Amino acid sequence: MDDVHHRDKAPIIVWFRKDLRTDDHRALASAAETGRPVIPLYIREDQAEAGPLGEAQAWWLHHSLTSLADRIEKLGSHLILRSGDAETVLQKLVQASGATAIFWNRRYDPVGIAIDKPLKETLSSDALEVVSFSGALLHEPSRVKTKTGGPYKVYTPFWRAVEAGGEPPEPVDAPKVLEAPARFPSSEALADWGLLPKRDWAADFAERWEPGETSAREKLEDFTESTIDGYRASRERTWEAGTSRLSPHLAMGEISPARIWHATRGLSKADTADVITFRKELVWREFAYHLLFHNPDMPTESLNRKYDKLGWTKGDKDFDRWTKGLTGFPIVDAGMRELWRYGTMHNRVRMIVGSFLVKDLLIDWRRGERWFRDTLVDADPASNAMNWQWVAGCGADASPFFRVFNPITQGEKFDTDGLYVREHVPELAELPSKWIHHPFDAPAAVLAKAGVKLGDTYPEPIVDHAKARDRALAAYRNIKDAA
DNA sequence: TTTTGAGTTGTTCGA
DNA sequence: GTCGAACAACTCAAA
Repeated sequence: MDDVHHRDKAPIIVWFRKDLRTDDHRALASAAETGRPVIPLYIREDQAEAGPLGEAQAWWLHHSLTSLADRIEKLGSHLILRSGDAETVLQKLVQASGATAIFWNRRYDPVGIAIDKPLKETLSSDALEVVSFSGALLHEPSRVKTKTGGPYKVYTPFWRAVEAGGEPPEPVDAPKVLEAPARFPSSEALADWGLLPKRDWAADFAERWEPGETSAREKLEDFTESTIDGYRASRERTWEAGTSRLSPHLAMGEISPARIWHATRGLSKADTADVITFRKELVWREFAYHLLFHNPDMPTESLNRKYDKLGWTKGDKDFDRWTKGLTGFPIVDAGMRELWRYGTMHNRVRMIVGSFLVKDLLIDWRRGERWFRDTLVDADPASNAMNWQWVAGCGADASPFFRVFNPITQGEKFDTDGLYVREHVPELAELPSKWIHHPFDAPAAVLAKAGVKLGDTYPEPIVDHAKARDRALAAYRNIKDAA
């Protein structure tokens, strides 16, 4: 066997990260196309995130990797698992396998960029080809620019620019088959990684979620076929499954945004308000990465620094009650308990609990951001940071300071009959709808009949909302004057 | 350079 | 019950 021939048949390592799919995976598709053996690899990196991977998402990752390994097996190859520092792992694997190329899809969070950029330089040589591909976003972040060449800070013009910029690239199908190398390098065992929680607090996650790209594609199909009809209104109804529920799949890269985008484009109803509203949501994710790309410290620093002077309270006790869903405001508690139990929260309720933490309790948005990162299965460094900054008023295109959500009004508006509260706060289930969002105002007889003892079976409210609102407005006015 | 119009998701108050 | 205005400027993006 001569050298050239040998090189032609040398394996390609395809390094999977938060792109745990075979569909629309350019690195994998390009590797498969060469006809050379493919070694699919996942590295449990020492530090690939801003902070450790949240526990809820660790649960998801475990199942997602299981699902990906299955798919790859069916294609004729075998997913290799390794842990450690990416460079060391890759160097070793190149040596052990005789691979002459490494392919991966780019990531756009600051920690990922800080790892990948120098890595590409270090690894690339005459003997080793390192190629990166797009696919995590609809468009490369550097592609969307204002007329003066800068990044956008306001969503609407960003959306218009995305619309005017033409369609994102068509997704590429999963390879039909992967060539196996003569010998697979050794793999660690997923079970040894300890991604599943020791205590089985995630038992209920499986009721709501099925990680993996097969499930993601099914969800997309169901959604575009039926749920999307009426989406503009139904996505606001907390008691209904009116949203796509694709976010955790997107967060782990089990489905690509381009796949979703083009699925909505291909519909006969592609230009209805419902479908456009949904595509806008997809572009919000894009906008979050655009912001993060241009403001790498967005997860930890207020984009508008003057908000650091706001004098956030530490509020440890309040924070603790917020995380446990024991604030005494039913819609807030329902949301926080949904989050704990299912690793998710209805989008509308995320705003309500966020506003409550930041404005009613005056607690630093970063604490909320961290809690969400640890408990959400769809935790995403870009979206999470952007949205917390939005609600706190310090971010891009932020919520105006005087916009303080009223947890009672919001409950009545978006959980009209209290079905959402009844599901997640069962001790209030027997209350009539009239009182379910403010049991503290209910007549004693009504509470007694529903078996509710305030301060006993369900907490008294931890703040007086009207007073808390005034306090927040004063604090926000203050920094305006200070600045 | 200056100007202009606009900006995810709300609430309260008074007529 | 319903409706419009006030809430507070400020900054962004494009012309």
